[in-house]
Amino acid sequence: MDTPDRSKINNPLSQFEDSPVFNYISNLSPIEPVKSVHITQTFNSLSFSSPPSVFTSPHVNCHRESRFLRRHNLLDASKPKVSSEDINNVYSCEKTPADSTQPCHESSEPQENTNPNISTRDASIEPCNENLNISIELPQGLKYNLASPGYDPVLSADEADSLLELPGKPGSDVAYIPEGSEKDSIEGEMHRPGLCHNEEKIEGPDCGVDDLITEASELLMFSPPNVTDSFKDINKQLNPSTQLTNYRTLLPQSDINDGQQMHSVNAIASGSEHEIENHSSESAAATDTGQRQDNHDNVALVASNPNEKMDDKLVYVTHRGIRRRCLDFEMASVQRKSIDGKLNTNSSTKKSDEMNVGKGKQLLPTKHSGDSRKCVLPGIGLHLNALATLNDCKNIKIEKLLSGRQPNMPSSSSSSQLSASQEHQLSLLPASVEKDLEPSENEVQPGEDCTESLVHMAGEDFQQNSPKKKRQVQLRKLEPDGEGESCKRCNCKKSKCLKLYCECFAAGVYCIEPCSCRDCFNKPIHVDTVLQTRQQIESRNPLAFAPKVIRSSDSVPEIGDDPNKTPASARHKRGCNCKKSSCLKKYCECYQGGVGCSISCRCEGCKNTYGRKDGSVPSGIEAKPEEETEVCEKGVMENASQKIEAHNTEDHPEHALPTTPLRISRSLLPLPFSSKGKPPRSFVTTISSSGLFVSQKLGKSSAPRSQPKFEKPLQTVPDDDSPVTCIKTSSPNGKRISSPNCDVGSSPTRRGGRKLILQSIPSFPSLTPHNLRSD
DNA sequence: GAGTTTGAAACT
DNA sequence: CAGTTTCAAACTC
Repeated sequence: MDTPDRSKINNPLSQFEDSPVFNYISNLSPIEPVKSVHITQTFNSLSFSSPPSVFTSPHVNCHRESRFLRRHNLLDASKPKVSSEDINNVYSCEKTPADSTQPCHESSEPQENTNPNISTRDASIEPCNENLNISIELPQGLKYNLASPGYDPVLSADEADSLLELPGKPGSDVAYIPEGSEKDSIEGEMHRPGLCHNEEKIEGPDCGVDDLITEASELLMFSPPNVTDSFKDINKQLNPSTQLTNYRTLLPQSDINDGQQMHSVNAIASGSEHEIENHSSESAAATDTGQRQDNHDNVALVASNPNEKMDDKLVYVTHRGIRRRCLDFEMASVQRKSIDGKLNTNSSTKKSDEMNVGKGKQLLPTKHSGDSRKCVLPGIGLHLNALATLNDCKNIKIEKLLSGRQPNMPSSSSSSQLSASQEHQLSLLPASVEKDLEPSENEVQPGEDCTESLVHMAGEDFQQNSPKKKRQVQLRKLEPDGEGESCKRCNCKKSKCLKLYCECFAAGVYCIEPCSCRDCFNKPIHVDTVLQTRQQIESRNPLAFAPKVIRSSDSVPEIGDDPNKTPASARHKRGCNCKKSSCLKKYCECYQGGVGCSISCRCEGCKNTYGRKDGSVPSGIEAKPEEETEVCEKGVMENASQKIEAHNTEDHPEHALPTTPLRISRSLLPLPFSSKGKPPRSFVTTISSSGLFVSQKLGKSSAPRSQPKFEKPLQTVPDDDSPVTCIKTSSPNGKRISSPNCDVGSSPTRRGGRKLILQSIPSFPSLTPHNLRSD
């Protein structure tokens, strides 16, 4: 699909070299040397951190952390080994290798330049939030350029433009960015980790810019056809040092197209966990070659769909965790499934989904985004429940996995020895391992779920090796909320762990040793069976695997809800039906999920301490000054949010799903936001999910107005000001929703705008270089 | 650890 | 949609 583009790209590249851009690069090179050592690191970190943040702007923190983790690992291993020098050697840029960065420029000069320029501009102009916006926009353009074959040339033009503009700016700025981008692209995330940690945390705004840059750099890396060769070499060099060795090694070894390799690398670096998992899962069945092919396919997919790429990145940030979890199940199921109609949602979101799914799966193969998308949709987030809150953890885990599976692996037994299937499991493992290694970061709470789920996914073998099991168990115990569900272990005796009775199955995770189930079929070995069963269940109830509890933040943070707000704002998807427990015991799913009962509940004698069905707030938890807010919530929330939820859950259960990984991924756009800022996150997620699901579920429900509205807004959403929130507003709660998001502050509004932009991404294609050229 | 209670999931 | 059965978690002892 995309291959032709690459060829085109190559030409453009050559042109670029000749073009002013090239000159510009040459100019940059001198600058870099000055900053090279010290600056590069910082910038790199910034750049690295920023890219994710950009997409996830709202989530910035989380994403940053995740990347940070990832990169951090990478840094340790990769950086030292793969120095800029190596890169230079590999790339042997046409121009003087004054700095490592330069080489990169040569390979991907135009792109990088553009990125830096843009990023720098934006960064200088606008703080973090703005950076995010900028980053979003730019990245898209870059992505498109990269992704779309035709675009590349255009990109070059754009780049040239940007370069031209840049010149005016101080070389220092440019130099910074380029370096970071280069390193990102070349060394990949290696450098980021270390640098990012400090800088990211310290400098929020910069991060945004950096993110943009990094993304752009990534794109650039992909795009440059010439680079691929050098890249291969680089990969080889890096392999030893980098944790990504598996993928990288595969890439270099494989004769795959350069462009593809680049993508694969980027994906890896960026944390295309899906790919890994998918590969692992697939690899289990197929040989190494098969894996390679898969990788290629994935890459091809990415390349083919520029939009997707963008989505992917976004998705990565936000959804990584989810994807991974879902990987096994979803991957297979999704691919097999064909829920086209569902995907009608924004192309961007679809793309992202596709990317996630597609990458992971060979099934989807390069073919198209369309298919892959479809595939994605079908899969309902297995771990959605946990995911909503776990997003952060996910990110972290994912990043970790991506960045340093192997590095982390040490704790786990030799991963290299493991079979393909095992490898994919291992991929999962790292996350868990990481936790062990870095408990502080992940923290038991949300992250645990992810890890556990991941562990489950990883499979029995893995768990056995890791001591995590015990830990997981403990963690599960610790986790009171439904979020911990994914981590739970089952004790099924008759259901074979293939029914929702099984917590593991319901959570979308494989049973693991800790489970005391009998005749368990919920294991990697029985993937087919599991997938089929899942499909059946989903066919009956699309929301079956969706999170049961919708967190307030998820559902309707808008109101002013503080993130701290008690669960009252959250609601159970379908509501409970308790009769004897008075909703005061874990028998009650609402109570278990730490949320108050809602209108949708049919419970009797409800005494839910988190919030009663009638809206009254029990003394305990929620009774606070905020209670009013809650009361309001209950009053209003119930009316509005609950209605929304109810609609989502009941009418459009899918909407309720927001947390579901797939959905999220689908909604891609929102994810970024959702990732970190809780309020935005939940909000976003809900929206996105709703939108996504709406498409899925359209057939079923009367499709409440809200849903369609959401979708439309998302898709059509213009841009800046019409933030996602606005979209959401369409929902019954609309006002609140809109206001909160918008109100959230400049950042939120911007975010919303950004989000919208992202969502609107589909339009980006138009933005592609061509447009620029025309200009 | 065994038994009971409970309510969701599954079935009709 | 409602009623019943099945199931496994939550709970109690």
